[in-house]
Amino acid sequence: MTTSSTFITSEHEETARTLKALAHPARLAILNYLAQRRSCYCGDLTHQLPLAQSTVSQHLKALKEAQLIDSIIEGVQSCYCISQKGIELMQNKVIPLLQRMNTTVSQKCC
Amino acid sequence: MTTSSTFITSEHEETARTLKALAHPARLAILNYLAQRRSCYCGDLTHQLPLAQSTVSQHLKALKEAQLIDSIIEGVQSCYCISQKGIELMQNKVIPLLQRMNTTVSQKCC
DNA sequence: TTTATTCATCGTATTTTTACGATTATTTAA
DNA sequence: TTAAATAATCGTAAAAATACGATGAATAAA
Repeated sequence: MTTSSTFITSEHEETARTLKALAHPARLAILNYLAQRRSCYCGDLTHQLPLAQSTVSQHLKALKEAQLIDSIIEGVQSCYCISQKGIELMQNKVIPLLQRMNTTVSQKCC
Repeated sequence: MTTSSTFITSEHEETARTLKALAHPARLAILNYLAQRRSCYCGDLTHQLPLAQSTVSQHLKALKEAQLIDSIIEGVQSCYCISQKGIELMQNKVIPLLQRMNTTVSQKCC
């Protein structure tokens, strides 16, 4: 684990945590699905994904811990959706940081 | 490893690979540093980061394999910079995918 | 030629991630 | 009350990521 320094800022630490939650094909697919239809049940995802139910549940937990999604229990099911906090994280933290790297510099060494 | 399906697309796979390369505080700090000063040597980074030289080299390798940076050898040193391909990946793949998740939906389950 | 510098690579230990089946808890249906 | 359905959690195995020191290769300096 890397402790933050003046070089590695807490912003880097926080954004890396969010990016880590995003950095898996299944979790991207889940978020993409949620973005298209507002909400869905865990079972819907298990049906779609080539993964066991417990694995899907684990991925949902990772997304939730990263504050990217919310959930509520509806009877025997769990309903998931993209969180407001998640949208804010993307818009205000992740995307701006990525944008800042795209310095269209003409003078490079390579 | 997850094989791509109709639900998990190759776009998800590819973007997840790029995000994985980004998802580490040290690598974000390196990219940030490169974005600010166009290029630098491995030794500069080793001097700044609270990590061993071999570890820094390993992180640079990860960024290079993800096509986010380029490098050339200058005498006894290695000069690194953000790659054009990296900028394109960010602008055309990663950021658009993240943007698409930010569907400001009013009707959610939670 | 010898020595020093710089960086990549190797080997390795530790931790984290990923995936699964089995089990448990909760709610609904019979 | 009993059974079925849904999803979380547990235990665990396998793979990947992270970090380090040691070593090696290449270049520059003495």
